[in-house]
Amino acid sequence: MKRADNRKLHMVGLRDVRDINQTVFLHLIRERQPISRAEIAKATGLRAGTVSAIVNRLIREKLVYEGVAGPSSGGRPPKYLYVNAESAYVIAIDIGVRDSVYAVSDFNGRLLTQRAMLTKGEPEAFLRSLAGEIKDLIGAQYARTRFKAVGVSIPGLIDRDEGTLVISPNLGWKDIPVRAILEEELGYPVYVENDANAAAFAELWYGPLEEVGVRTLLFVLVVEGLGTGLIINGELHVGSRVGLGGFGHMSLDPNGPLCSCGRRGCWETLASNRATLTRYRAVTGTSIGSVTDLISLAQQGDQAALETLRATAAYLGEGIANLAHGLSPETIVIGGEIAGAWQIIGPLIREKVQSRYILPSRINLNIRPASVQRPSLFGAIPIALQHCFHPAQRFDALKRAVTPRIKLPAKVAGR
Amino acid sequence: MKRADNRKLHMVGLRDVRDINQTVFLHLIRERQPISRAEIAKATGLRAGTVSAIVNRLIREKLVYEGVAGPSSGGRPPKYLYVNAESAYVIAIDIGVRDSVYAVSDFNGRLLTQRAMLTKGEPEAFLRSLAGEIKDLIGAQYARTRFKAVGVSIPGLIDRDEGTLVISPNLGWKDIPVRAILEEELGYPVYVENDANAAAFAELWYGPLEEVGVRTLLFVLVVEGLGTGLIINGELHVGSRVGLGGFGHMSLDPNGPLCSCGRRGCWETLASNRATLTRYRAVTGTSIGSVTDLISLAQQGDQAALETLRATAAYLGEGIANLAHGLSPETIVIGGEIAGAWQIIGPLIREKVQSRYILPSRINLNIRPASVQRPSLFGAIPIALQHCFHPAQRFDALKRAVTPRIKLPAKVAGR
DNA sequence: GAGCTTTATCTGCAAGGATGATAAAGTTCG
DNA sequence: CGAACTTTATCATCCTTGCAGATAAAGCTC
Repeated sequence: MKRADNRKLHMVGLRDVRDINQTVFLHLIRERQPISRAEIAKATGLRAGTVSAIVNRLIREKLVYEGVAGPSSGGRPPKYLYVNAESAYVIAIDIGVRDSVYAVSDFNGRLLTQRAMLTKGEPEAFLRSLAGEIKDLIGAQYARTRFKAVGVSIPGLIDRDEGTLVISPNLGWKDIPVRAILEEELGYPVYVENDANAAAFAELWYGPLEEVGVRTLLFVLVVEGLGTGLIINGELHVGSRVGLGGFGHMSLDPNGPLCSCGRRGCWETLASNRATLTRYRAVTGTSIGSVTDLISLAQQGDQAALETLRATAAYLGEGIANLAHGLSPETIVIGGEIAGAWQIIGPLIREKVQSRYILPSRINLNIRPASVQRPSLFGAIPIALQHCFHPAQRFDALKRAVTPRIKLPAKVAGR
Repeated sequence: MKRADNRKLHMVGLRDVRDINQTVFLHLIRERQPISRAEIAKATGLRAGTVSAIVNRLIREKLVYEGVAGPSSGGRPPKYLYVNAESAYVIAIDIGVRDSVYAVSDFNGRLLTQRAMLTKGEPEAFLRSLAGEIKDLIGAQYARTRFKAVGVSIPGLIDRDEGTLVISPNLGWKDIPVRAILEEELGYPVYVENDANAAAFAELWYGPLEEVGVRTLLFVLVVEGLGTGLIINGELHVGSRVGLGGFGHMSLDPNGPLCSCGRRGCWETLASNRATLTRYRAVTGTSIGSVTDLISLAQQGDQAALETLRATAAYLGEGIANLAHGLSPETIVIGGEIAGAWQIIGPLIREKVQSRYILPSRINLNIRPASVQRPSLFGAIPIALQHCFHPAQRFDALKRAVTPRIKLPAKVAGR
């Protein structure tokens, strides 16, 4: 059925050149605004005339506007360019096990409004009430605003093409047509993504400037469960259409605790918030509400709390060591409440990873806590925004077209 | 030091359009030769005139030639096009722990000559004697041939930029400037790659035609050690410059056997050929030379051998289950001698993976043995050939240029 | 204020693919 | 046999892209 002959190849044309360069410009301007045409020319290597042409096209399309003139550096002063933040707005939704957050972001990816509500009730009813709140917010504050898209991040297995949540053990949801529901309610295109993936995306867009060149990043999101998001070559790794569960169910110990997936010793059963709190309760006999509370206790000198966090850090380190060696990312980011205890867990995680690495000296692995407070929410913004730009998809088409294939001769020469 | 301002952006121009389309054509012709201009037009969606222009350019550059006219399908008969196999030759070298193989391949990626020699002696001396044999072969059979590149696949950690083998525990080599040595001896550009990565590449290029659309593939190479190669989006995942060790040192059991890396229960200590043979010896008290021999024994009804293979299959399945869930590749390929026992190990591996997967029904995961006998050798061919085509690199440049970045506001709104 | 630098624009050019007409070489069928 | 139709490949023309070099605008320096 999947015949080679039926595959449509996507070729490249002048329009692609224009679109790609235009998008590069847009991102460049957004990244370094304010910026002058001359600076763009220097950064891109394009001729000044070409730069003007492209910039003026962007201005004509109202994606960019010309601000005041900047200070002269010994010659004609530059005219500063800015991304027109009002040219596109998106809605970001982060559905968590306890609470869900929705937010409005402008074209610059900046959060304008952010509100939370408890996650409760039947999935569909909850989503509709969430949409209702969003519609209220829009009516009250953004009546004249045109939204381009909605980005949703959810803990669980996502069918990206359909925009449905296939299953989420932690939410207790199954087969929820998230996109269908929200598109019906809101009337904007909805893009659904796994929370850890969104979080990884957030680091890519909002992460520290020193990491501008980073192309490969692993995000470890520690919440009720434990998820991982993987950025490879500056792109979210999504694997096959359905199925990217992340490394939460990587088994680290065949004799470990039983996991909801039926196996033993999954990473999630050892290092998630639930595992951490359970472990604390097992040791002390007292229940505690959240990992944030546990961190407070540890910082106040509670030895049991401290040891519990240290144990979690060790398990995190174990799993990260496996992945660090296997994927060799440039950066590993840990997010979730536990990242608030970085002074405690950071060194332990690093130590674990270093002890496993064969060549710690030559490998430049950066391990750090997340740079935003709720990465899965911040990630939902680029999830929505990226769909305002087509070229990413076009790149994919190009790459697909170039994968070669060699027919093997009937007999293979033995050795 | 890594300032954003210093990053040179790579823009797109007319030349890129031409190069990319030309390369797409070349691959298309190679994949489906013989093919007519009209068929190319249908496959690409380009106009007949455009197709002619590009094809004639390729013919002028001697990369393609026009063969005899094909059979008419009711009108003017097509002129068949073929890739000029003689337009480029490459040398492939696969350095193994026991033996090493070198081969000559034409531009179609077809093996023309293949020879083996034992891997022994000091690394540098061995590489020079290997180069000497290759030079002899060239002198005898390919005196008039122009080679474009040399691809080398080695088990171990590679510094791709330098072309050096950083370390190979299994070979017992360390800090060997493979590229420098071979380029000095042979005079052609040398590209060095990890053996499992090369093997993954081999599946991408030589794999079954049904998998033409496959973009994500995991190769598990079981030799003395155990390595993994990962293809993501049709591209080899190489991670940071130095460091991709693969998942061989993923720990599956904190109480497992001690590994050379200092940890316990690494996948390699459980499922590699060495582990398998050690396990057989531990059970039976008798030593055996190779896994191939072990498979023969099992097929002859030796219960101990059969059980040994089954145990290895279970461990392979364990590791693969971890990775399948975390990376969600479309295809997982297992290579090495043990793949010869696919009837025995295949079902067991599948079972292990299925039992771990939360949703086996909806996930379309293809697990199969390697489609070539020595995948690391076959992989060395595309390693060399791919450098004859620039666009892959250019795509990378494009993507890098488009990665956006948002400056965070000073204060992040709490929730 | 002359000369220089920096910034932005303008005008013509080369090269890519798109388009539609045309030629070439068969098949089909009355 | 030959007119009509198909399939395949080419040609001349057009639009768009980025490129190049000249030119204009606006400030600094001495």
